[in-house]
Amino acid sequence: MPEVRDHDIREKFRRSGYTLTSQRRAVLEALSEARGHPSAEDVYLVVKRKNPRVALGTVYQALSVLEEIGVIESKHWSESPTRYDLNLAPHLDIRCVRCGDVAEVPGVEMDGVEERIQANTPYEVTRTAMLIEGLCPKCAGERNGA
Amino acid sequence: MPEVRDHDIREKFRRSGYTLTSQRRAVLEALSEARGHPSAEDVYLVVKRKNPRVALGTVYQALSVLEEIGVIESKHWSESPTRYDLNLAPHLDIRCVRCGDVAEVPGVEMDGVEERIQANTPYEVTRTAMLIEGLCPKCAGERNGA
DNA sequence: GACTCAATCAATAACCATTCCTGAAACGGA
DNA sequence: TCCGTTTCAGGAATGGTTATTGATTGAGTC
Repeated sequence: MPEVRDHDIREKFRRSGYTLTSQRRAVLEALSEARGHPSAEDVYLVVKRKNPRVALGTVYQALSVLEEIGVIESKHWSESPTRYDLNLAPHLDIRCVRCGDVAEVPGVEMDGVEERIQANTPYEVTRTAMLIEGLCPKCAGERNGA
Repeated sequence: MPEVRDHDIREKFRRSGYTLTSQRRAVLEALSEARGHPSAEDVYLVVKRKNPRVALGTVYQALSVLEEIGVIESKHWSESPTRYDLNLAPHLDIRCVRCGDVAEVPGVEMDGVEERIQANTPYEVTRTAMLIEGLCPKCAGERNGA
C-alpha cells in the first residue's frame, strides 16, 4: 500500500474509534494484492496463507468495519458473492455472468446522476450503484467456439 | 391485467415454448395486485390465498420463467430478497434501507448509458441496473423523532 | 510489570433466500 | 387412450452471510 493511503487509513481508524488490528491490516493487504475484485472467501484464502488461525467470520467482520469507516467499498451482483474493492474513486465495474470476472469500465461519466435522483425523490438518497453484467471476451469466444 | 398486456403475455409464452399454466397466471395476477415491488415470498402469500396447495418453490420457478421470457423484471438490492416488477419500461427504483419499501424515481433520464458502457468495454453487455438506496420520508421522520 | 475493562477474536451454530431433487400429476399430440 | 414431455408440490439441501459465545488481546493506569 502506498504511504499516502496508509496514512489515510490510519486516520479513518482513529476517527472511527475502531482499532487497526493485525487481522484488519491483513485483510487490507489481501485486498491490495488480489487482482480484480475479490469476494470475502477470496480474501479469507489469502489471509489464511499467512495466518492460518484466522476464521472466515473474522474476515467478514473486518470487511464490514472497513466498509463502514470508508476504507473499502462493496458491490453485490445478484447470484454471486459480494465483491470488495480498495478503489474508492467513482468508477463502473462489469461482471462476467459466465466466469464471474470483474473488470473496470473506464471513460463513462456518471457525474450528476445521484444529484438528479435526489432531486426527483422524497427519499434521502444514501447510496447509488450501477451493476453491469455481460460476457467477457474469453467467455464470449468459448461460447461461440462451443 | 389490461387486455393488451394479456395478449402480449400469451404471445411471449407461445414464442418461448413454455406453457401459460394456472400457477404462472396466478403469479402474474399476484404481481399486478401487489402494490410496490413484491418479493417472491410476498407473491407466494398472495397466490396461496387462492390456491393453498401452491409451493414456494413453484413461485420461484414461475418467476424465473416469467423473467426469462421477458414478461417481468427483477431487481436485487443486497441484504434483501429479490423484488419483481411488471413494469418493463426503463425506470429507476429506490429502496428504503430501513423498512424495505420500494418507490419509483421519475424524471431521471438514463438514456444512452448502456450504449456508452458498451462502447467502453470489451465485454458484451447483457444487463445494466441502477440500484438506489435511501431513507423513505416516513423512516427519516421516525429516525429524527427517536 | 501487573491490573482492569472494553474491544476484538476464533469457532461454530444458525439464518434465510434460493435452488435442487424426487416422484406425482397434468398436458398435448399421435 | 396411450406416451412422452412439461410442470408441479413437497421437502431437503445449498451457500453466502450473520449471530452467538467464551477466550484473547490491547490500551491505559497504577
